[in-house]
Amino acid sequence: MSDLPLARRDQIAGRLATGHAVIAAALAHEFGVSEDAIRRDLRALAAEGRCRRVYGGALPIAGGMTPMAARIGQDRERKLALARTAARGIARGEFLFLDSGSTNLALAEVLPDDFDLTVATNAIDIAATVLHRQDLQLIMIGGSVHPAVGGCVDADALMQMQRLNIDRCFIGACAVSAQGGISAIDPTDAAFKRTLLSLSRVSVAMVTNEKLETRAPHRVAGAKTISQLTVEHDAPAARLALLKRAGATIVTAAPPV
Amino acid sequence: MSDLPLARRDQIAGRLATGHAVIAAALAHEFGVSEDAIRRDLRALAAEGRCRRVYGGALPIAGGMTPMAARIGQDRERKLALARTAARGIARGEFLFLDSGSTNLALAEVLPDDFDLTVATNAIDIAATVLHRQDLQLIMIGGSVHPAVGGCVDADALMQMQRLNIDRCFIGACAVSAQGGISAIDPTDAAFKRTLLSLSRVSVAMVTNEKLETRAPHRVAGAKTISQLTVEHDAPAARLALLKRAGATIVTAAPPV
DNA sequence: TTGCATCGTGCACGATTATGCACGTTGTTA
DNA sequence: TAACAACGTGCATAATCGTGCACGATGCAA
Repeated sequence: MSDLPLARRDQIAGRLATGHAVIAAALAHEFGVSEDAIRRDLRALAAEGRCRRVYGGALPIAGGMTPMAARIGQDRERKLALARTAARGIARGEFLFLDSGSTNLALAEVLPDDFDLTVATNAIDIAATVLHRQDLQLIMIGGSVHPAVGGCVDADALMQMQRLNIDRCFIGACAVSAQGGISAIDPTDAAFKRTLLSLSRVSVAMVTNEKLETRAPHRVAGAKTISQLTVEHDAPAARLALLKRAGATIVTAAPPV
Repeated sequence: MSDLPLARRDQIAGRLATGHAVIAAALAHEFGVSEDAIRRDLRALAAEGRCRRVYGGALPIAGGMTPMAARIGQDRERKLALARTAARGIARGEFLFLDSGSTNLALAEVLPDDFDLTVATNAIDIAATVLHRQDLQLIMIGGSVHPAVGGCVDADALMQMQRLNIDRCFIGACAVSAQGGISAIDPTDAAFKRTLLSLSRVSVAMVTNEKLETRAPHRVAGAKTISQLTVEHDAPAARLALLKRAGATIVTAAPPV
């Protein structure tokens, strides 16, 4: 085993990537360094969006198997505000596709009334929300359901999606950065998003602050290929500048009520 | 298992998000902390709007995530009792198909734990319920969603279903009678059910009392072609006799607790 | 080689956080 | 109403955190 600092950090990242929580004190003892060094590692990994920093250690970003429903409650108001702004661009009669993701679920709750919209989705939760609306037509993309994604992203789903003529898609972004563009944690999910983008006339990605300038393993598309990045009202200006320089089109949301 | 404080809070949140109520004293014992710590967790979660605080524990938030709990409605206990009996026939490792219908939704809630089951369905709300179980694999049948059915019953759905090798299907019956057999209100829904039956090794239909000896416009199959009709504990004996004479196999459920 | 900037580390310090216990209060049940 | 369980709050304790600073190692240029 090498004692290079970066090797240790990668090892911790690997453990987190497999869904295990890590404890700072245990890592310090295991690697023979002080807890300070470990804390710095964890802070750096958290800054890259590769884990969630908590008191005593760190948790994997996907929480092991945290069901999507658990993520919905978090920051609900902010996500709704983001979604309300993103929904403004929708025109009457459009064919929408809502990708998986808790922010897109928020969007499903605030889609405009009586716009004669058709909504397609591969996410179970989003379908369940859209189903309750009488004024929306719903198309479900089936397939084997990926538990961490909460929707269908396999080859079956890709094939069904090919037949759709999508006006506007809302991409669920796991991470967004100027260099890495849009990226996703799961490889099949990333492949699904790539296909979705290629089938859509207009693409929109809603980005919460904690996803800004973070990266995930699997690249989906460059920042400039997305028609519109919707960001929160208090998004850090420095990070937005980076994205703008990379060619991204950015829309800032109204603050939450 | 990690004993990180926030990990515990996440686990509680996940349990609430899956629709389960939690009891403070039980959680304290389970996680090995005092009830004070649990109460603080629940208070924090309630402050985030992720649960509702009640005397003794906390209840899941009644928002959109439990769409069908309402539709199961007043007969909830009776349907659950029916479902519990129907679930008894399920063997480990089976591939199940749950057709649309509120009684099948009740079944989704009481599927046995850790049986290594695979569940396919064309109903959105059933999928949403199954999704929250980590021990079940879920396959979603996609297509255009029929609003009245709450699931996919079109040609697309039929094609996707053809590929499945179903051990046991649970047919949602709109009406059951000795003469008319199983029948459905919607014609495409009926066609879907016919195909489903032809693909399944074993077929089960749960029949609530108000459906016994009633008829709907579109015939699905004769009573004798269903492997098992599960009826309520207090089903009228006269009507059961008629069905038995028509060749039906009938199983009577235990009374609700 | 010398000089200097950079980086990772460990330590010290004050600040923050989680917890359990004690106390008085509120809600539930008989 | 009485008895009891659950509740919220204040407080003490211990663990953890973030930051500033000093030290040694490495890399680069003169």
